Amino acid sequence: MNHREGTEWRIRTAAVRALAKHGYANLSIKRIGEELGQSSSLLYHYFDDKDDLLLSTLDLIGEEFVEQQDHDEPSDPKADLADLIDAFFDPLSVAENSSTNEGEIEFKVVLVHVYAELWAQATRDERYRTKITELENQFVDEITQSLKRGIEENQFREVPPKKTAEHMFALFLHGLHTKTAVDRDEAAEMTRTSLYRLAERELSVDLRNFR
Amino acid sequence: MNHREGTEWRIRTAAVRALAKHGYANLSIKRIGEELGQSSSLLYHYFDDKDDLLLSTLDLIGEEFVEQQDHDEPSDPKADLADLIDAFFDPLSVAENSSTNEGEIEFKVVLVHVYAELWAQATRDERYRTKITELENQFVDEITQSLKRGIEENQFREVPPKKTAEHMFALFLHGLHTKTAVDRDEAAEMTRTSLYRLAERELSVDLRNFR
Amino acid sequence: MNHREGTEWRIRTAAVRALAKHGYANLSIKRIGEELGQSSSLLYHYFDDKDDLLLSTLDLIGEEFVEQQDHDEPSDPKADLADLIDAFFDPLSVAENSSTNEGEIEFKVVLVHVYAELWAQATRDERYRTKITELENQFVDEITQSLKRGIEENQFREVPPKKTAEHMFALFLHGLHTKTAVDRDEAAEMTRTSLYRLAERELSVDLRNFR
Amino acid sequence: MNHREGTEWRIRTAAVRALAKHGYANLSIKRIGEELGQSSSLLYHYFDDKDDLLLSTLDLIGEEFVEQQDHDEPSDPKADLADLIDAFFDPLSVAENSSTNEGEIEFKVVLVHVYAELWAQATRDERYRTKITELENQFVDEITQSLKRGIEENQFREVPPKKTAEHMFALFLHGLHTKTAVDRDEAAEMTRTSLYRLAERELSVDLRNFR
DNA sequence: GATGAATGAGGATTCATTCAT
DNA sequence: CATGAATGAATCCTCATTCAT
Repeated sequence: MNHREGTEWRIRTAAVRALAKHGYANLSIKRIGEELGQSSSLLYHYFDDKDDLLLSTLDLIGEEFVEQQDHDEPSDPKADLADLIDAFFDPLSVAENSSTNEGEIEFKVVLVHVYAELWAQATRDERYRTKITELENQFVDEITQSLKRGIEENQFREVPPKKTAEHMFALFLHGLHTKTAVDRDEAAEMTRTSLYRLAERELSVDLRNFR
Repeated sequence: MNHREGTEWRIRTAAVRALAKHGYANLSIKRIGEELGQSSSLLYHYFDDKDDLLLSTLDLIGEEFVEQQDHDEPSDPKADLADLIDAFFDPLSVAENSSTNEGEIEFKVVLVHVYAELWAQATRDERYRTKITELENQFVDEITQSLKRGIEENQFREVPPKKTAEHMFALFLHGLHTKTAVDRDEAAEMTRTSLYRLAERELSVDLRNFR
Repeated sequence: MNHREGTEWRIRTAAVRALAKHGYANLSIKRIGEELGQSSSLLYHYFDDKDDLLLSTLDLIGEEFVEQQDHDEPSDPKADLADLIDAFFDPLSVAENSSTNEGEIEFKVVLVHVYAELWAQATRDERYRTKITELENQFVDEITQSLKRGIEENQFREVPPKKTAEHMFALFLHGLHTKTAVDRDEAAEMTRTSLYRLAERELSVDLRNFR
Repeated sequence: MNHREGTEWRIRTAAVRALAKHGYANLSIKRIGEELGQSSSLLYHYFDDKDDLLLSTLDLIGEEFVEQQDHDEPSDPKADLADLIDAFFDPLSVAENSSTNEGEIEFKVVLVHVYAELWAQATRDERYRTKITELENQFVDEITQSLKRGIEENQFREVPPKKTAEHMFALFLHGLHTKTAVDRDEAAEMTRTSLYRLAERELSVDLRNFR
């Protein structure tokens, strides 16, 4: 991916890290500059203003999480679902486990934090709302597709795919928020369990094997 | 309730409204003063600083939502569950319906926003985290109790009550966040549906009647 | 004049001095603070922003120059005209002469500078234009009234009063600008001469006596 | 004129346009670059700094207005005076009339604005003052010469030429400033009338015919 | 109990300018 | 010749907070 270089990209990732570190409410241009290791005025060469930069940061999430799934080759819907769950929860639990691809995974963790952070802004800022909505729709679609294929191939029980996808996404999101926001360390694991139980009951599928 | 008066209470509710209106990131002492209709320096007589005031704001939520449930008289677990769901979603949909107790309900809506707003701060501020966790535990306990009673009285199927309560709370929270943060108006309704479906499948109970 | 006290007035006069000292283009909030001898953030308690303050500064000129003329008692039109000319040029030549009322006159000098300074802003800023126009109309009216009375009392020849007043004002203004802006020290005196010559030719009046 | 080409000249004219558009107080190197359509750092190849460029801008005015008058062939003093008046006021009223030489005249209008703009700087900056003074002297001389010739040839009444020229220039300048700065559209026309009346009374000449 | 005056630190952003290419 | 990267100082303004009254 050749877009992963150049000053603009460096600024964007610095913003992501600063956002994860300080939170939206305490994020200042100066801190982004510190994270970048350069003058904070530099970023005005590449972005209109703070929000422009932060907004552009959300695109990274789409690129990293959603678009990474490629649909060229036919794949196992069960495996897809299990992968999706792992993709979501691995970065969250990486702090403790931390095995391979250090930088890579760490960056994903950070992105998840960014998502949680900017999501709160969607309440009052139209631009954030639009982008977040778009992102969530992408994600729900991803799940919906997997469910549909699984149903077609008779691997899953016949459930309303969109509704079920949204239910699953609700659990994902709650896991994310709980993990990042609240004093319950077992939260991620609990959410994963909720998802497995849901898959078992509603889809009659055991995803545990794919872990 | 005699704690619902006096300057301190007026400041607290002004803070709640200001928080709902501007969001944590854009909340300033000055704006709270404006919402209060008095000098912003007044609040330093009653609170140590901004965070002290904001933190105390979270207590209002506990008082309004959780404590309102009284357990003196034995009640129908089904009805309890249905009430809980309504209590949570009514304020969110009140903008359209708006029937009775104007001020009262409006204040609840606002409280829900405040919760969503401060919740994001829990990530980085110990004090917020503690208080939010406490609040969420209260709420999950509430649900857990209802479930336990329902199971004892053979009204619900035998499920792990704590886990199920947490699953339900996850849906609650997701509904809340989605409704306040994202461009999907049908979100609250969808979450309500998810909860009913969950009750049906897991508890073998139809809560729709109690609406 | 009891409005000549209080913090607001102190800020306004500090702005006037800073404006005279540095010019509009080089005037910063910081410099106003320095001139005031207090924190520059203080002025935001009294004015919306920099322009609000600067605009309010123009009112001082109206108060000092135009309103000082009182029309209660009947007066000699010739003397009025001579006074007007003196009022305008004295502050300009005070740097050299400087006799009485030190502070008073000095403040007038400064006000004249302010006028010249902000006048340039009228080109691009509606608000400045409105206020400057208003001020100039006031001044031209003042002259027009004197001329009318002089004509009625057969002291002046019968000339179109408004047009003549505007011609005189043009000379005033040019004198002011030349004196403040250009390297010709005799400018003010020259303009005064122009005015006397104009009065002689057009009004058939010798104002020199009244000096 | 071969100096009307090359990058240096393009930069200078861009500065002139930017100055007319934004005013000295709001003029930035960046905006000059935008007006130029090239990188703003380019101008550091041709000028020492911002002031150097702006100062050099004043030379354009001399070139355009004063030097355009050629004295090789003997000419009618009346016509000269009428031409001078037209040269000054045509660019100002061009917005409405706009007939020939579009670009040419437009550029003159802009130059007049620039003059008014930089003139204000003369108050505090020696370098501006020197250049402006020089320019004004040039202009007054121009008028003085015409008057002298007119007197010698018995076309004008015998008046002190220098003083009269300065009086006329005062009116010119006032017309310019009033037109550009204040809300009186009839200002230019009024000043023209003042000049005609002055010519009539003092020089016993009717310039109206030459229009 | 309540206010308005006052402040210093920090907010985002723009500035003129330099430099390597 | 021309540019884009980069920067530190300066811009206006808002912030939370203190204090005398």
